[in-house]
Parts: sequence; C-alpha cells; structure tokens
Amino acid sequence: MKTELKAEPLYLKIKNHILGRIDSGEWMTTMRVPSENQLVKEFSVSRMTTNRALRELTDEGYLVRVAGVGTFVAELKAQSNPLEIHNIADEIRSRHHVYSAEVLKCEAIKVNDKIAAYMNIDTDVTLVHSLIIHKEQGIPIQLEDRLVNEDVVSGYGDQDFTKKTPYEYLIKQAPLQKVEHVVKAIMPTGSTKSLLDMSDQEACLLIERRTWTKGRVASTAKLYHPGSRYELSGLFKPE
Amino acid sequence: MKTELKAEPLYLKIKNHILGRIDSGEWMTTMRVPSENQLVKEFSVSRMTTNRALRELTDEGYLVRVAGVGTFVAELKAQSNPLEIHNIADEIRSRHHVYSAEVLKCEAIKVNDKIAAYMNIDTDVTLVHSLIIHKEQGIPIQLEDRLVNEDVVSGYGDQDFTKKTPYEYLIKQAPLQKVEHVVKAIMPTGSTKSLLDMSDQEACLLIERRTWTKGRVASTAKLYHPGSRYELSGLFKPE
DNA sequence: TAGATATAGTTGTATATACAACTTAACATT
DNA sequence: AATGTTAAGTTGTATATACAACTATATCTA
Repeated sequence: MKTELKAEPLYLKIKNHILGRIDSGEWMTTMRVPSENQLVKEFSVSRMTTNRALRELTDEGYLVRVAGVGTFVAELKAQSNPLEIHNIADEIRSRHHVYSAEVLKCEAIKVNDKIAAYMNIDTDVTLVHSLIIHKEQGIPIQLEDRLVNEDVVSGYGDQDFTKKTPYEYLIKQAPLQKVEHVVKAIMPTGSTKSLLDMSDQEACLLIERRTWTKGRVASTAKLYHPGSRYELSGLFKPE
Repeated sequence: MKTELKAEPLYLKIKNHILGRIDSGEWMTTMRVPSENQLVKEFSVSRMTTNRALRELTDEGYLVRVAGVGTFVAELKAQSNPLEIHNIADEIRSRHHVYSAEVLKCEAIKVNDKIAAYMNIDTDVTLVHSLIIHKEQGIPIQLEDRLVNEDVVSGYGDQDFTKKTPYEYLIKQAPLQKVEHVVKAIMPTGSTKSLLDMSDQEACLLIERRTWTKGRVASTAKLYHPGSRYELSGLFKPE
C-alpha cells in the first residue's frame, strides 16, 4: 500500500486562500482583493498563475474584475435551485409501484406551420404522433402527447410502448444533446380531463419537453398530469 | 460616430468553433475532439491558447478530458434534467421588466401543530408571517405566503420588502444549507384568485419552498403564480 | 479654470518554453 | 504466455515575457 501525497497545484492554493478569506468574512462583499502582481510577490509565483486563480474565481462568481481598476469580492447572488424531471416509468418504479401504459395512438401525421416552426423542420416532413397514458397502480398519472421526427430517431413508430417508454427509446436510440422543459399549470380540455380521469375543477400540471439530437429537434412532448395526483419535487444541497 | 469592430480573442474563436460543431451535431457525444497540438496547427496559435479553450469548455461541462488519452464531447445524463427556480425579482429584472412588490401582511403569529411539524419546531415558537404580491410591469405574478423562524433568521419582521425580496434577505442573512421545492398545479382559492387578479377557470402554479440553515428550517413559503402569466422553464445542456 | 496629456497601475490576451503525470501501444525479455 | 520496458502522444501545470486595453490620478497647457 502506497500513501501518495498529491501536491496541490499553485493556482489552487491561491484560489483556496482567497476563498477562505471570503468564507470567513475577512474579505467582505465589494472589498478589494490583492492585484495579480501583489499575489505574485506574496506567493512567489508567476503572474500567469495568479491570473488563472483570479480568472477562475471570477468565472465561478466569487470575484468581479474591472480592467484598469482592480479585483473585488462579488456580491452574493441568489443561487439557482435545480429541480429534476425524471422519466415517468422510472419515477413510478422507484416508489415500488406498478407501472403500466396504454397506447391510444401511434401514427404518421403531416405537420402544420406552427409545429414545423416549433420543431424547426419543413412542412413536408412526416412525423410520428403518439398518445400514451401512463398509469401508476392502474391509475392514470400522465398523458403523453408526443411528436417524433423519424429522420432523427428511426424506427420510433414500430415500438411497443407498453414495454418501454418513448423517452427510454429516444435516449437509447439517439443520445440527447439538449433538453428544454417548460412547466405550466393549465385547465385541461375535455378529452384530456376524461383520459386522465380527472374531476371537475382540477388543475393540470403540464410539462412541455423538447429534445435535440445531432443539432436537430428529435422530439417534442406535452406531458399532462392531474394536479391532485402528481407533483414535481426537488431537494437541493449546495456543495 | 465610431463603429469599432472588437476583435474576438483567439481562445474564444476556438471555443465557439468547437461549440458550433457540438451544437450542430457534427461532433456527437463521446466523440473525440482534436488534441491541443492539432488545434495549434489548425489555428496557428500557441498551445496555451488551445489549452485555455479546451479547459474552459471542460469547466463549462461541454467536454471531458483524460490526461494521457484525449478530449471528448461530454455525455448528457439522461435521467436528471434540472429545472432551475430563481428568485422572482432577479427573474423579472433579467427580462428587463419593472419589478415591484406590495406587502399585505408582516406580523408575528403563533403556530398550530401542523405547521410546527412541517417546520420541525415547538408549538410555542413564534413565527413571522409575511404575505407579499410580486408584480412584473405592475401585473401580479406571484403571491408569496411565507413563514419565517426568527430564531434562525433574525430581524426578518423589520425589513422593507418593497426594496428587497424576502428570499434575498434570507440568503444574505443566513446562508442556505438546503432547499426543497415542490411544484404543483392547483385551483386557487377565492382570495388567492382575486389577489393575483386571475380569471375564472384559470389554474394556479404553486411552488412550495422550504429552506434550511444551520440544520433548522429557516423558512417555508408558498409561491402562487397565475397559470396564464407564469411558467417555469429550463434548458439543459451537458453539465 | 477647463481641457488636454502623460503616467502609473491594473486587467486581458497571447506566445514560447519546460517539465510532470498519465495512457496506450509496440517491443523486448524471461 | 506473461511480464517488464520503452516510446509516443496527451493533458496538467508553471514560468518568463510581451503588448494591448482600460482607468484614475497627477500634471501640463491654453
């Protein structure tokens, strides 16, 4: 067994030195921090090394730099709190509940101008339209209304989505580059309401998801959830 | 009038060149990207410049580097697509819109058993209850119903929340340890509906937020948004 | 006094060089 | 066949140097 002691890089030493002063409150917000040349003398390093330390701390939001003036401790920003959106089947299974799906529709369609613009395709491209109800313990929990560009994701229309969710097929078939989510609260239409077995005066949580592969929109989906039976939750711990 | 054409730094040229290839799909996930020395030849720059470009893209999550092997396009993690929830005032200001707030209530209250359990405190602890309407361009966009434990966050009840949002005061006063979010779609109560100036048959997007400081629940908040005027959105690129 | 100019200090970028640490593949030895 | 060695290529860090761009201050000039 060998216990190696890995030396900390110099630029990291300097970064941690500065972070320590900020964390301890010794260097308060808007206060000036030593210039690159001052740090060069203090730590006996080259200016490129102090430059890297200060530049990275600036990129990370701890410092603010003004050319010709100096470097200052940044003001605290409200951190952003991520909320994760999972694949519905995984989510249900993680609760040790029974997942099932009902495929209402899976067919080729022609697109209108609005959809073509949203998916960044020509109007002559044919898409596959799938409509699926996802159930937890037999109770509807998500209505998935999806459009897929088979030029990007081939073979989509031939899948059995009672075995594997569209999302699972998509990520397996073509690795995702980018995912956009929009979460809304809406009142459901009559058909959505009945398909999800929702009561009157029940709101609907809608997630609109758009996924990119190879620089193109592979798929768009509207995921409707009954407000009384579904919620998004996330726990965020910094560091 | 002088129209200066600011030259793009070389390291940025290289970064954008690589980002373009990734975005277009030309360079797929896990695919190898040119080495630093190859980029040196291609762009006629020094290795330090290509190193900076690749290093920054790695810090930003677009690339993965392995010493002795090479640099590769990063993979997207399929199962966790974070959605960020921001401070409402920052969000409105980032749209270059006018933010304003109306404080309806800010007073000490006694808690019942349910709240005591939710905030993990004794029933004899007094909390401050604040009720604030946040407006974008004068139009209500969030009703914030908040309870704050002043044992954890002192001086909360004495703030002027038309100047600074409760959230901003909280994070400044006591650094957050943990934040929990739950997003729901509900039908608003009569008072919520009228305070947010919502129409009939309009759903409400509710975010329940609980924040911890020093191991204790510092504050809980219910953030009500009119469904027609507010949505959560997130764009997820490789981390 | 008002405006122009020089100057010193700061950050921002870029180069050429060097060596260390690591990985893979080819080769040599046992 | 298994093991050790070498070599080439890669990333990671660090230095010394250079110049450009910017800012604030002091100084000079009309």
